[in-house]
Amino acid sequence: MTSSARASHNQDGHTAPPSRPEAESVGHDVSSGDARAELAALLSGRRLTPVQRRLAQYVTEHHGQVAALGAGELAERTGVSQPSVTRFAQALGFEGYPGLRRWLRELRTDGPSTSQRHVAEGAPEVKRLQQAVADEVANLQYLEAQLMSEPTALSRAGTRLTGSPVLPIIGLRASAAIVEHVRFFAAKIHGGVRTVTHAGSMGADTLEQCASAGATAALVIALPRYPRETIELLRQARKRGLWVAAITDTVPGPVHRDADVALQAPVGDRLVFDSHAAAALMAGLLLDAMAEAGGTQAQRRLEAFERHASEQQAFWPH
Amino acid sequence: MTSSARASHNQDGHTAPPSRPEAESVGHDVSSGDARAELAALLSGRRLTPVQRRLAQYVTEHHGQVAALGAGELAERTGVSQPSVTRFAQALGFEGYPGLRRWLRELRTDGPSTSQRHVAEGAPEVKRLQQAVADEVANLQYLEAQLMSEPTALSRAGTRLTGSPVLPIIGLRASAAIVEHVRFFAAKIHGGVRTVTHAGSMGADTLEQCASAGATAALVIALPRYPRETIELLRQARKRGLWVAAITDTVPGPVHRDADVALQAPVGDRLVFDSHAAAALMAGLLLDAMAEAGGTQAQRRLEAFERHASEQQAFWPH
DNA sequence: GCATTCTTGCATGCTTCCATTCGCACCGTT
DNA sequence: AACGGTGCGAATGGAAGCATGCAAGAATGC
Repeated sequence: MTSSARASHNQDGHTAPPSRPEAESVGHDVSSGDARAELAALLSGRRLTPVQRRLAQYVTEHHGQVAALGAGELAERTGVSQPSVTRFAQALGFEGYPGLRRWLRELRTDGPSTSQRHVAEGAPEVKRLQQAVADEVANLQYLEAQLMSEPTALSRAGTRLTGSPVLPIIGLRASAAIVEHVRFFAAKIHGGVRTVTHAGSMGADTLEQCASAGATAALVIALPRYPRETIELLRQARKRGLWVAAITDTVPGPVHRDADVALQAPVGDRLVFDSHAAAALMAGLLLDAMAEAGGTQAQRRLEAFERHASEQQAFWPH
Repeated sequence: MTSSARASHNQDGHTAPPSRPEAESVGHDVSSGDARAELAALLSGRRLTPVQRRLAQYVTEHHGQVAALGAGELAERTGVSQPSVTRFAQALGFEGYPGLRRWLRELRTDGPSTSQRHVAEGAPEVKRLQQAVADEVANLQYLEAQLMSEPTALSRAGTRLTGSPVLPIIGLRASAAIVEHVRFFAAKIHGGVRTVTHAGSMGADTLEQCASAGATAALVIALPRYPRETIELLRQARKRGLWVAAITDTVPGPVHRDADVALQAPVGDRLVFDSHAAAALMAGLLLDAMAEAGGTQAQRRLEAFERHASEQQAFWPH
């Protein structure tokens, strides 16, 4: 039974084809994008448990590497048990984990070292969108560059913002969406979040109330095209002694001069409307820094929320 | 208890550095472009037998895949015996074949663009953030893959949504920020935008009113962790005959089954809170498709807004 | 509210894969 | 021509990896 076989093809039937209609050998090289689509097709419409979902997500995001991983290693990286990995593969229709591994290996017959080679193909319309995506990728990488050049900016902002008993978050018009995003998450680790998303005297009043209530810091979202009121609110905050962090685009402007820390998040401008992917990520990084600065207290608050949520069975399958 | 206590001379727990004198401690992590050079450096100046030379050639040409291959399979593909593969790995200075495999795996830590080189340099905290950024870059590239595999999904959604006289945009909790983003911009090219960001009867009522007012399509934002109400609203919309586009994350779930078009936007989960950069970009792409579908009418509306804005000098000059 | 089903991690037996030993073939040397 | 050396593949023992039974906990349905 030992391998007297140089069997060039698997006659053992291990590579059980998934429930897809045709399982022809897709030997020709597949771009990493198609691989993900293929993978998504395999997963779609399948009933998966929460742990399996986590695995599915990891596999879709790292399908190239997973092919080189053992079941135990994959389990370790995703924080699940090794049997769960086996069951995950079986749930996808494979005989076992090795079957999934082989399938992943065949998906990427050729290593996609660089992923920007298929831009030229496709319709011009698609190409325009692809360039927009490429722009946003560059914008995200600009954030990474900031992490290197100014590694303390985020943590400083996180500490200051978390330390403020009352925390006003200011952003008008298009920036209001980011404000809403930050508000939603920041409220889980900070009890005094206030938002200012409307200009005029109402916004100024809210800010004033925050300052009177003991606020020591504020966050300003100033993405283009921000109205004068944004700057006026920023200056009002400074005048009241608030330490101000700002998320703004790269163009040097009044925000850079007036804010204590300016976090740059370039906007994508290739589409009809501005795209705020980099700002969304920067907000996420800032929230992370705030949670970090909050320490155990923030942690406890967060856990309390999780408990509350699961008690209420508020979410889908989880 | 795992029997790891055994100090067999195999498992060094770390990638065994080749015995080359110049071999740096740990191959610092090399972007995949340097992988071949790194590999060549490892092979150069080493005395190899003919069979090993054949193996070396195959490994250099397919280093990406070899990391996913077992010793037996590599032997089969190169037409040599399995022990020769082991000896080859040992000749290169590794403890055995698994050592070579691990080394190859590290070579291509992860392909896409991000300069992983500096990651090892900085503090672990910075590294964590950089990986989060890298994740989001991968998520954005996943959008690009979708553009290729499903080039019509966006335009179909844009046409349907723009064509609806009244356009409800649904998204609860964390997704409400994306809803706000879309609402802000969509209002510039569409006169009937409504938003549903709160669960309960109020949301259902709003949706009902939209349907009664002639809505033919709806947009649902369903990023994790979405509550049951999101699905209920989605189904209510479908029940009323609305055509539903959804922006959701990659994991297959009820949204994929119930929506007419599911636009996948993976969320970044390396930070304390989810990051929605990909969803923000997908929203931008969708808005673009809507503007495209709106044609001259949308264009006129947009221009009218621009005129209005500049007349009022509402914005800071860029 | 309780029973039932489901999910997940732990422990364990089994399978696969890998390293080693041995024998044979080839080659250069005496 | 004989011999020592070397390279290679076949066979085997051992180790790592993988799959399955089992129990605890959670979710769900009645």
